[in-house]
Amino acid sequence: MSTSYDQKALEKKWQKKWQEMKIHHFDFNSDKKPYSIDVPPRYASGPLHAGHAVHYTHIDFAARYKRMKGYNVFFPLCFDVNGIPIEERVERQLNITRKDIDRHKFTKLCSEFAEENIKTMTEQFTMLGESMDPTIYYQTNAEYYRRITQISFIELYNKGYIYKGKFPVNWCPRCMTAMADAEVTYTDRTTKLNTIKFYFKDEQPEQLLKYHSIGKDNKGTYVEIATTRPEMLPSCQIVAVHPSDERAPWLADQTLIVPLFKKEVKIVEDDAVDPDFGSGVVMICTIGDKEDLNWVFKYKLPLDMSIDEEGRMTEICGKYQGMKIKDARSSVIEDLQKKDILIKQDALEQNIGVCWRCKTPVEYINTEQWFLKTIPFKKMVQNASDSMSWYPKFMKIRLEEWVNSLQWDWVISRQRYFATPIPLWECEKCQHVVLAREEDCYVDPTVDNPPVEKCPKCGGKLIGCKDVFDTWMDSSISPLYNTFWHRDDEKFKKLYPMSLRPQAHDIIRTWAFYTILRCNLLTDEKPFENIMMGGFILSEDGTPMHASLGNVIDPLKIINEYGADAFRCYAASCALGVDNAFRKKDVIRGNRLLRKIWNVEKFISNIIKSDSKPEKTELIDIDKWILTKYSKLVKKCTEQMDVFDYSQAMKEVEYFLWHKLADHYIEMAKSSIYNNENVESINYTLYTLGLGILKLFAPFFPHITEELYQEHFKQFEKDKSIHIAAWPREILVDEEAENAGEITKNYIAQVRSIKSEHGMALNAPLKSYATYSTLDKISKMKGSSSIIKSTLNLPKNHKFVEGKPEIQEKITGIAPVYSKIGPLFKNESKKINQWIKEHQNELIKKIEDNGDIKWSDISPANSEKPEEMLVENGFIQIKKETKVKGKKDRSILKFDDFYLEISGDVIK
RNA sequence: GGGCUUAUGGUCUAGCUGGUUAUGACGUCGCCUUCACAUGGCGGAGGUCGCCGGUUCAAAUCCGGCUAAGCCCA
Repeated sequence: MSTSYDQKALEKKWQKKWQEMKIHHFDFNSDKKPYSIDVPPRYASGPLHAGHAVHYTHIDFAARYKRMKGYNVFFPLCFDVNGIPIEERVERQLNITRKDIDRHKFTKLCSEFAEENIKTMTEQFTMLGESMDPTIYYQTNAEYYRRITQISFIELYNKGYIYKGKFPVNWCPRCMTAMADAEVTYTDRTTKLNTIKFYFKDEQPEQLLKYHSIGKDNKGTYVEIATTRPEMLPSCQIVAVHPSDERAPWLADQTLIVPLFKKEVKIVEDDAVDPDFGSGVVMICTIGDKEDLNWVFKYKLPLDMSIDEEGRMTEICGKYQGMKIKDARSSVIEDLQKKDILIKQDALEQNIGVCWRCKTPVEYINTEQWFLKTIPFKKMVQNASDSMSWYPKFMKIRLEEWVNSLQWDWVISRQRYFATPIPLWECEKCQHVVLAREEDCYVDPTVDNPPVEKCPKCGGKLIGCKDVFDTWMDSSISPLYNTFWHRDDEKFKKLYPMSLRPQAHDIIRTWAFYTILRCNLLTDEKPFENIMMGGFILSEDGTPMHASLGNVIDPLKIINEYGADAFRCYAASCALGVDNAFRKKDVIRGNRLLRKIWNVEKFISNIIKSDSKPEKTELIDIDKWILTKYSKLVKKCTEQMDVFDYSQAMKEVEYFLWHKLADHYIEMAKSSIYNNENVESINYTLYTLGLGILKLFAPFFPHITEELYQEHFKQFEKDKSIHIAAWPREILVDEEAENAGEITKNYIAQVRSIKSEHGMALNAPLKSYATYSTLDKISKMKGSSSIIKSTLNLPKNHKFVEGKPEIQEKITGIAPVYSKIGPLFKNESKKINQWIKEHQNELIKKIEDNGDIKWSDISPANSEKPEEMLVENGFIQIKKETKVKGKKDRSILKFDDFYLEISGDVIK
């Protein structure tokens, strides 16, 4: 082994070797218990950023840990390749729209674009040391995957859960296409805010006129309403006013007449109204903007549309029917003016949604869409979610809130190209639906023939469905695809439900919800047992990473500078479920930790100069101590790994390695070894700890742990890789030895820091004579006395004496112990504590005279409390000051309960 | 507007089934080349635990309200 730690070279080496060794492959023939991970298929629209890298690294921790726990881990490499973002990237890259070229040419371009990204990301996963299994690879746009999407749709259709209905969507009247929210961009423009008169249907009392924006003319009493879209008057459905508005009690439930169209609309009270906008009274139309869509859901308004697909006024618009939006608006305004209904026009700055391509303002129009029933299955989803374990727990509430607030079934169709085709044909004449046969899937109805030639109902021509699925239709069956649903019943039985769904919390309402919904509908069972929610990774200043902000962190840059294992240290430091800013210093911390691991392991292997595996033997006290500490570490770390608490688990191991093993145990052990004492016990202990620590670190730092394992331990161990070696177990819990070791460790640490304070090396000789302490401490240290002497380089004849040296001790103060006195005296405690403080001197004297005090010495506590020794039983704490009555040329140092007698010229 | 989360020294973080002296790391300051590691060791300074109120003998911890930030939704 090279003595220096060449991180880059060894990471590359092991990434290559692991692929050859195939240690990450799922074994279909194994009888080990499977642990299956429903990996989020990475979306193929671009390379990984640091946030993705952290998420997948977390999942890799779980996979590697479970492998070491003896599971047959199912951890597929997979990518999500359908949908709008990829279409958009391609359109922007080539500066075309998908309608400019042939549909199938376009999807081919999308595929090619995605394949490039998949190549890059696969490379990135490897460089991060992720142990995904390429033998169970999938991507969601492949025919083998889309086939399962289509079959699942057909089954849902046959169960009666699919129907066709109307739904308003973003629409560009110029491009004549539906648009995803992501395709809508926003722009500022100046428009006119028109204030117009809405007359009351019923006669109104005169008092009403005292309020603002309410008037009366020869046609009656009216309310002023401001709108930027007067052409939408025909689809006005309600009028709203804020409940705290002084006019609200008068206006609520009144009926108004929509000007020009004579339509009657009710006035409602609603908090969402901005009382300062316009006249404080607003009209709600179907559908002017996204805000109106909320009103539609809330008040279940009819979806009467005043604008059609071409941006022309519809049949409900009377004489304006057929006009373009702009013309209709000026025409309506003109008519309003003529009839003296328009009061004023004000300029208004507004921010409107426009088509990203042609900048035409986006409209909402009604479209025919396919729906999957979701509202009837709320309870089913809740029950399934209740039966799963959520990490962190509170994330479940988010799903519950979402499910409870659902008002609408799921719109599963999209007017898009690059996605799974909806496998059905419709009769031109009677709209009868002909589904694809399951055995024919995958099908593309835009090119493939239907299973029957003509409509079986009326003999009409069958037209292939041009719509495709929402991409969540693909990704929400990942547990079904992974477990071979409808591909291999035996495997399905073995693997379903999956063990773990890892994902980010922003897609609870989509990926998690749709998966639970759909898998339950198809299998009557939950899709996974556990669900783990990663947090968000923010850029270093705490803002979210966005390409547009230019603050995206490239994980490869970090890896090139510090190495993958160091990056993984940062990943491990991110707590589950909460947002974490990227912290370079945690990468640097990782770098230092790795070097420490390297040095410790190298040192251990140098000490154990043995040709055979050190066997268990009679153990000395400090070995029992460190092995007990280690066993407790294993227990705690295992518990934390089991609940995916990686940041804590790594911290525990790190602390043990650095501040127990390296700082204390090794310091003790090496002096003993140099003196050729206790060699067998220490060798065994060092071997056990060296290997154990490597294993505990292995899920986090796969490369360095593998290298060190191969170099130092492989020759004595049977496993060909540390990553398939068994996770460590507790080996020894000896509370007494632990306690004794702790005393020894603290004693050494204290003397060591005294040496350091006086500029002495730890192993510099100290001219000392004896250590004094209580019987308890001295007896516990005796077993380690030779270790202590060799570690601190004390003279051979240094004594450990029970008792005190010749010194004077003076009690300088006493203090009540609140946690003891509080529960005993409750309300009285304050008085007692106060009294004790005020009568310190008196009490100190009593303690000095009698050795202790009793409750009867404390006058407010005169009650019937049992007579007990207060100092001895911990009710009172005493502070002492030591005055050294030194022997000639000797001084006494005091720390904790120890007195160290040393030569006077050692420390001045 | 709703739901969830978070708020602890300059920065990050532990503690949060209540116990009075709040953990660790980074940074900072001082000391030490010490034979695995100066990418190390020892020590110091630095916090009224977001704000207000309540429960309690006792609150970083429990309860209520507020403020700010993040995510999701409307």
